[in-house]
Amino acid sequence: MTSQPNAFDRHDHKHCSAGGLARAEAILAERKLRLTPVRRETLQILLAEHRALGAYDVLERLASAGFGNQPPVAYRALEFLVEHGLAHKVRRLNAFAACMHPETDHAPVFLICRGCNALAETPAEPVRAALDAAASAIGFSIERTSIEALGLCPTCGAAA
Amino acid sequence: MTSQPNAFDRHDHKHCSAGGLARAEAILAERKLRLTPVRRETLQILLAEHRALGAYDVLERLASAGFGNQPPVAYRALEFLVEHGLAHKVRRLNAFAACMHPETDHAPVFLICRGCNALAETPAEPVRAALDAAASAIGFSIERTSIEALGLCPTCGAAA
DNA sequence: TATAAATATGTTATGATATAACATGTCAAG
DNA sequence: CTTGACATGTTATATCATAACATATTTATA
Repeated sequence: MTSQPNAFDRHDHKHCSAGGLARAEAILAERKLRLTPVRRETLQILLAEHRALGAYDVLERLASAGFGNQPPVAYRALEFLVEHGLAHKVRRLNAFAACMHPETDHAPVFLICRGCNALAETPAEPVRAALDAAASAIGFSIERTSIEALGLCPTCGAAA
Repeated sequence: MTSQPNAFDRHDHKHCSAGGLARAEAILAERKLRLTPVRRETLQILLAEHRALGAYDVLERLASAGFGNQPPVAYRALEFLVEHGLAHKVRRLNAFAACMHPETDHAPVFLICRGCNALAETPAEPVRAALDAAASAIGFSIERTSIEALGLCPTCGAAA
């Protein structure tokens, strides 16, 4: 397993943000899909934090940026990003987060810190393998997964 | 791994239901907690189906059974059952299901059939182990998990 | 380049899920 | 038989999400 930086490490967050946007553009261009202004702004809003934002938080920021201020504006942009793997819905939080590995990460595992609300996306393969094994043992075919853990990140754990 | 019956097998459902209630009584008695009439009724409502029910569905049934018909009636009973491991919240569905292995199953894995809405609880240990490994690799300590997969059960998969 | 089809955005209205706050009732220990 | 803890009921409201339709923009192509 490679040691990638994660949300709980100290790191230069501009890289996440700028890199994320560049990768999104590349991915969508290849699929001939459009990163329109609302969608781009929505992605930037999510990339700006290592945590999940509720749809109405996103909406507020979109409205401030001059876009519409009715719920479907946010939900549609978020749905588009999720559908194309650029963002994820965090079900435990009813909230959304930018995908940190959009090229590879189609079945994310989330670690949610209840201390600071930071959110890390962690390698999914071993977890997915175990889940696939359990499913196929009873003949169930998996299409989508949500795997989330709530707990304490290193910093908040040390503080407690 | 033992081969237990699961929600996708044909089986005598009375066993799930009666057994579940008996186990709940034993567990709560040991912890000196009270399975009051609303709580008992709520658990029976959930045990009566191998699928998740929304809080408002539960509420409707509770009201029919003579209990209050305001949301907190259902939410409080459900919260109690979840807190003590007798039921789980299925986050993908915003719904609740009786726990099928209340003595052992503190970190369930759910397989949700999108064809028939059946819900199976499957052994969590290997998945949990993989998740714990990923978490401890970055110093995160897990307190609660939700692990859910959406797909097709054997029957619905064959039909498709 | 004119135009039609597809896609995207905006708005209104409403539906679905969940909880805060407080009043009343029940139980079980001293 | 009273007191304190717990449980239930009710009102009101907060939070999350989508249906349906009008308008505008983009893209493909005649």
